[in-house]
Amino acid sequence: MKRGQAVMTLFEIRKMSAHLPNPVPRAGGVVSPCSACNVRHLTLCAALDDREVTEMSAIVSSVELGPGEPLFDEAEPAKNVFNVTAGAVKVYKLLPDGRRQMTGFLFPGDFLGLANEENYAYSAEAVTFTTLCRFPRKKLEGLLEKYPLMERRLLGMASHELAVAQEQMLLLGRKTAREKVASFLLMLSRRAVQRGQKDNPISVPMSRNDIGDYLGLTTETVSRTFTLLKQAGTITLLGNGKVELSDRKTLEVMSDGA
Amino acid sequence: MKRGQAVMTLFEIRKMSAHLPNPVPRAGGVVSPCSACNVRHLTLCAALDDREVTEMSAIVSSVELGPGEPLFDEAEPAKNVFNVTAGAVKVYKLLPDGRRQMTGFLFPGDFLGLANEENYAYSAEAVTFTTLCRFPRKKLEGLLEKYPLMERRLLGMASHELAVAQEQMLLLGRKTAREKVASFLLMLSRRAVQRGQKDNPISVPMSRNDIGDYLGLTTETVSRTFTLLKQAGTITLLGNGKVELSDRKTLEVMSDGA
DNA sequence: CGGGAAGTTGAAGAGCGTCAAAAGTAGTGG
DNA sequence: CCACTACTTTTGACGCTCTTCAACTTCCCG
Repeated sequence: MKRGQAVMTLFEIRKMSAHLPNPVPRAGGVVSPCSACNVRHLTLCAALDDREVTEMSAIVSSVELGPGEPLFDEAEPAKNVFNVTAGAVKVYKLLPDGRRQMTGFLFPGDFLGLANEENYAYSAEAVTFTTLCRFPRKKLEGLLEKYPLMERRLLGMASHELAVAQEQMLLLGRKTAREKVASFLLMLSRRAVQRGQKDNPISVPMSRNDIGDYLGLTTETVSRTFTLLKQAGTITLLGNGKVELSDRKTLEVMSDGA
Repeated sequence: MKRGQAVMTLFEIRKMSAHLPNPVPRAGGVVSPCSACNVRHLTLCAALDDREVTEMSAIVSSVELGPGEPLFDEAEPAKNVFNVTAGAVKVYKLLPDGRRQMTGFLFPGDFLGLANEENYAYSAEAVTFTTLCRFPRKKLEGLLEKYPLMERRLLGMASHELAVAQEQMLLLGRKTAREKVASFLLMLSRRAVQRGQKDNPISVPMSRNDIGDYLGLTTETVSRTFTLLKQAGTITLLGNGKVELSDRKTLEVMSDGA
C-alpha cells in the first residue's frame, strides 16, 4: 500500500492553474487569502461579511497537496479543520486487515475535519492536486462563539452531511452494482453543478479502485459496470477522466432501482 | 407491508412502566414534563440549567407510540424534532421497489428529526412501546438563538452522529455478515452502558428483519449468523429478545475483521 | 389450546469477489 | 521521437458468500 508520493509534474501544475482562476495566496502573503476566495459562497465563510472575513483570514493558512498526499490520518489529534478550495480530496476509514471504505469525496467548498472527539475519525488524502484552507480548531472555536451565524452555518453543513451519509448507507446496504455506479455518476454531476460547472461531461478524477472503495465494490466490478453502461449507450468514456452522461434519464431510473 | 398497528397490550404497558421509573407527564399537565426527565443528561437539554429547562418545557409535548407505529415519514414536512425518552425507534429510507435501509436505531437520549431541508430525509417508527418529547422546530430554533450552549450541544450531537454514520458505512461496504452481526451486538451493548444499563445480557428488541435491514443483509442471513455465533459459544440466546455476549473478546476481534 | 407472525433451516442460484492475464496509458530515458 | 517501464484499466474464468425460495418450527398472545 503506497501513498504520499508527492511528485508534482508539469501537467499537474497546469491543471492546478486551470482550477484556480484566482489563486489563493499562501498564508503570510500580503493579501488576505480569504478576500479572493472563489468558493466562499459555498463554505463556512458564507456566513461572514467582508470585515469578518478579513478577521477570519488572520487565523487561516493555505495547504497544497499533490495527488496521493495525505492530509491527516485517522486517530491523529484533530488540530485543524479544512475547507477545500481547489482539487479533490478522499476521506476513508480502514479495517485492520487493510479493507478500506471511502466515506466521501470532497470538492471545492466542502468542509472536513469536524471531529467531536480529540482525534480525527477518518483519514484524508488528496486525489488530484489540491488546495485547502486550514483553520486551527481552537481558534475557530473562538470565532464560532463570536459569530453565531457561523455556528449556525456549521450546523447546517453538518446536518446536510448527515443526510448525504444516510443516502450513502442506502446505497451501500441495498443497491446493486449497476445502481451504485449510476448513483455515483449522477452525484458527481449534481455536485459539479453546485460548484458552478456544467452538468454534462463530468470529471471523474479518482481511480476505479477509489470508486470501488466508495461504493463497496471491487475495482473489477466497477470497471465491468462502466463497460456495461458504455455498451448500453448510457455513458461515453471520453478519456482523461471525463465521462459523458449520454442518457441521463436512464441513469436516473437505474440509480433508484428500476 | 403493514405498519402502524397501534395495539397496546397489557404486557406492553407493564414494559413501558418498567422503562419509566419517573413517567413523563403529558403536555398540559401541571408538572413540567422536563424537570422529571430521566435522560436529560444525555440529550440536547443537558446544555440547560433548571430555570432554562422550565422555559423549554413550555414548548415541549410528549408523544407515545406502540410497537410499529410511525412517527413520521420520509418527505413529510419536518415540523418537529424529537428526543427519545423511553423505548426504541427505528429510522429508515426506502427505495421505490420497497428495499429498505435502516439508518439507525434510537434509544432514550437520542435525538431525531434534524433536517436541513423542509422535509424529513427518512421515516421513523417505534420498535417497542416508546415515549418521546416533541419540539416544534420553529420554536426550538428561537431557543437555539437564545441559548448558544444549546446550539453548541446540537452541533456536538450532529458531529457525533456523523462519526457513527461513517462507521456504519465501513460496516455496510466492507464487512462480512459475521463481522456485521458481531459489530451490531457490541454496539447495542455499548449504547446500553451509555444509558446506564449493564453491558451484558443485552436487550435486542428489534426483529431479525429489522436487523437485516440495518446491516444490509436478509432476515435469513441474520438468523443463520446468530445460529453460528450461538454454536461457537460466542453468544447465548436467552429468549424474549435478550442476548448474552458469552465471549466478548471473540466478538470484538470478529467485529474488526480477524 | 390455537392461529399468525417471527424465526430457523435447507437447497439452489445469482451476483459479486478473487485470481490471473492482457490491454491501455502515462511518464521516463535513450 | 520512440521505446521502456510501471501502473491503471479491462477482460476472462472460476468460486464463494449471501440471496432467494420454500418448508418447517417456535414463540406469543388471545
